[in-house]
Order: sequence, then structure tokens, then C-alpha cells
Amino acid sequence: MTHRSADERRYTTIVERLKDADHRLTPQRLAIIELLTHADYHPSAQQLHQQLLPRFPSTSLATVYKTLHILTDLGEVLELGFSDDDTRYDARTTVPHIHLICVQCRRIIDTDIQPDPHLIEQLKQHSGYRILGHRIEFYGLCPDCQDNSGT
Amino acid sequence: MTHRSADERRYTTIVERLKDADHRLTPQRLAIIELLTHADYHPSAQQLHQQLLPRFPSTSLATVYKTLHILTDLGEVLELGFSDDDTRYDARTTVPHIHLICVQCRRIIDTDIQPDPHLIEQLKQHSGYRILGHRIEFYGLCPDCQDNSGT
DNA sequence: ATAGATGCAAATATTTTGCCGCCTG
DNA sequence: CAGGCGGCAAAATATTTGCATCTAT
Repeated sequence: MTHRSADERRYTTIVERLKDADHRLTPQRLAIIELLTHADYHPSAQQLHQQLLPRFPSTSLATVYKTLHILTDLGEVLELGFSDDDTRYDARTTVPHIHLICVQCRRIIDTDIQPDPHLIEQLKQHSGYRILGHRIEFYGLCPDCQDNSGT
Repeated sequence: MTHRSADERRYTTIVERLKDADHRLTPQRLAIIELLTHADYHPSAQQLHQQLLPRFPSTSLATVYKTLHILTDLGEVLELGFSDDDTRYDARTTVPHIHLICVQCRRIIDTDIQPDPHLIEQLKQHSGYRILGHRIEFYGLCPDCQDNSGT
């Protein structure tokens, strides 16, 4: 077998998980998973729906939401809620990772940088919390928007 | 003048900011600011409204939202949006800080622990983003919920 | 006195749900 | 061929807005 990209592997993984959990592999679901995995892409439900329409003109938003919830329950998709923007969905990896969000174009990219384990230890000690997960986002201007702002 | 707590000082600061920005100091607004500042408390708009009702039975949710937006625009309140919960508001400090969120009781507490500056430098270098701010949350079980889960 | 605030209700926006006919397995 | 799924529309939530009235300054 020839080279497969990380995106393709991730796609396959999620499809397998769906099948294993006895969910049906409908064309709509496969298309949604493809969109979620093939691109540095953290779309909203609306965006997914828009991108689906050319291929499946009758797709409904409800189907998009239902699929996203199934994948979220399986732990394959992460929801990112905001107060001033639609919820965005991240299916690229199940490994917790830090997000970088452009405050201008709203692009969200993943990083492979991990938070310092020492920080987590500190938090435990100070608070008594049992730490289970995290959400870490940095806000700023992406390279493109830095360039365009000089117009 | 006698001792004033950090909460009281924070309350006064926000009230001054409102006045300086030529907003009126209505009883409703003062009460909202008091609720926001006097407690380790990151309430939702609904929660604020509920707590306001005993003192101001006719207060409307719209007023709560309007006040929160004014304070957010002034930079005195931080909005925390989620996908599965109402937006929560943090008025306790304007210094960026890490939140600890209990996944069971949804209590949100502040910490005074700062992210490693080295991490931020790393992110800049890897991504080319100009970093302007952050949102860092750790999820887990607060001490109370750890105790109660052993029932 | 008057600009700005409140409170009510209606409007918006987003997400969820119910139901029925259809398709996957 | 049976139960899950997609699509439509209605419902449920959360938040915003318009407007008449009231009030802080």
C-alpha cells in the first residue's frame, strides 16, 4: 500500500470507530467526516452544511448536528464554544492540544505544543482539583492578517 | 479608612470606570457589579438575574445582558462561552488568568498561576502568529465533588 | 430638563426534537 | 426487511433589539 496522509488515516480511524459503535456509514456522514479531517479546519455546523450542499443538495443542518453529536459522544470530535461566534468542531486529533485563533479571520489552527506538566501539578496542589482535561487557546493575528492589516 | 477587601476594591474600580465612561450608576447596575465582584463567582446572565430578583423584582434579563456588554466593552468583564452551557462572566480581575472548571457542579474558580512565557515564545516561533491573549481552562473535579462521588 | 436606562415583548440565531418515509447493513 | 437515518418543520434556548416610560445626573 502506498503512502497515506495523516488526514486520510484520521478519516479511516473515525469511520472505523463509527462502524464499531454500530452506526451506519451513510454518504452524508462520510462526507462530513471527510470535511472535518481533510484540512486544517475547525468549521462550524453552518460551514459544514454549506460545503455539503454541492454534493448533497438536500442535506439538512439537523443531520450535520446529529452527526457531530455522535462523533462528540464517541470522543472523536471536540466542541469549541464561544460567546461571540458559532461553536466550532475539531476532529483532527484526540490528543489534547493547544489552539491558535486569529482574532480577525477566525481561523483556528492546531499546534503540537503541550502544556507544561509542571503547570498541571501546580494547579492540583493549589486547588485540590482532580484535573481531567484542558482547553487552551491563544488569540492573536495569523501571518496573513498581519500582512493585510498594513493596507 | 478601615480595611477593604479585594472584592470591595474591585467593586469600586468598576463603578469608577462606569462613571468615567459616562454611564449612569443605576441601582440595577450597581447590584450586578456587586454580585460579579463579591464571590468566587463566574455566573451566567440567568444566574445574575435570579439573584437580582429579590432586591429588584422587576429587573429584566435584557438589562442584565446590556450591563454585561457595557462592562465587557470596557474590558472589565470577560465572557466565557461554552458549547454545552450558558456564557459565564468573570469580573474579578483584568489580569489574564487560568480557570479551573468542575465538570460536575460547573463551578469556575480563578487561579493566580500564569502560563509559562516560554510557551508563548514557542507558539510565536512555530506559527508566526502575533499573540495577543489567551484562554486557558483546566477541567476536573473540585474537592467537594470528589467527596460526594464516593457515596 | 434630557440623554440615557429600564422593562416588556417581539425578533433573531442557534441548536434540538418529533415524525415519517427511505436506505444501509 | 427492520431499525437506524435523513430531511423537514416545529420547538426550545439563549441572546438581541425596538420602543415607550422612567430616572440619574
